[in-house]
Amino acid sequence: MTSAPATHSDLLNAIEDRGYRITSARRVIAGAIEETPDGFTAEQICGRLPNVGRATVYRAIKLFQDAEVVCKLALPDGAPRYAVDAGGRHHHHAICTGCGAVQDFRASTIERVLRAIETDVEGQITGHRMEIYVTCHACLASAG
Amino acid sequence: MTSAPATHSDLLNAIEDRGYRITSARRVIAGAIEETPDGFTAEQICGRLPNVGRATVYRAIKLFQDAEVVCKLALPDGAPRYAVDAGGRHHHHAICTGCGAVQDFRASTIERVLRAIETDVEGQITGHRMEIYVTCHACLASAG
DNA sequence: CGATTGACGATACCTTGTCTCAGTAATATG
DNA sequence: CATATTACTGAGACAAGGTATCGTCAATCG
Repeated sequence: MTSAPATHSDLLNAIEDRGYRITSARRVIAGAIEETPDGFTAEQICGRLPNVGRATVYRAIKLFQDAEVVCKLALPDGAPRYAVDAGGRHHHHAICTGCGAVQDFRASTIERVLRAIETDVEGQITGHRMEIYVTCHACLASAG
Repeated sequence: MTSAPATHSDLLNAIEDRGYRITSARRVIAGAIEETPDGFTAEQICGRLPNVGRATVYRAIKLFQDAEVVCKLALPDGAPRYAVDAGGRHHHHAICTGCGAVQDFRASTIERVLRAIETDVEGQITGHRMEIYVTCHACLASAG
């Protein structure tokens, strides 16, 4: 197989830009991630790629996180879930508790609120975490 | 020991009100929790109470959570941390990443923002999570 | 004072990750 | 292209946080 083009996915590009190697393991992991439309768990990816080591999957996901193309979020019970992050700009996520679908949204209002809160809070704000839990249209319909 | 008064702590009252028994294990766990001024971890409590089983500590903490007198939060790296929740009313937490101190605050602004966001988000909002990370005055001073 | 049922403690197990380490593949260099 | 370098890999051990099981024990009710 003489293959194949240097046409990497966004995920691969992101880590390549940061100086990491493009390997076959990373290729298939990126592929598997990109096939999940609505967020994924690490173990899902591991399960789907029995020929890739678990540690490698976790390592790759962490690279994608560092490169800000994947972002880790938490379900209401704290269970971790990952989602591909397109834009790059700071934003938050609305997660459907029914199906796990993740919806980005950038509410500038929130940033403004945070700035306002700064005066209510003792000390200096260094960061925040925010997730909104929803029941998406599809789940509303099917539960309906 | 003919003891002892029915004067329970708020934590104990909360679970008693929900029909759970007041036991000696729960008494000492509640006591240990109430001695932590600024949030605690489950393992901290376990460590401080070597005569109480780990499972029992976790079970008690979960009861307190269900009774809404203790609330579980997450540090920036996702590490779990618990804090006593006084009011009962819905509120959020500002957590000092230096010392773990937890500060409640009820920003009605945030609730208003959430209601506004409802229109931006596909589906029906069912809940949210929000944590603000700060460096508290004490940590600012000692770091400064 | 029993009887009943919830709670206990020990321990095994699960999940989500990380670390180690020997072997391997991707890149750089001659 | 051969080879040296270095990053990456996979297996598996380990860690943290938490839950399930199970035989025993003790709160509470009558």
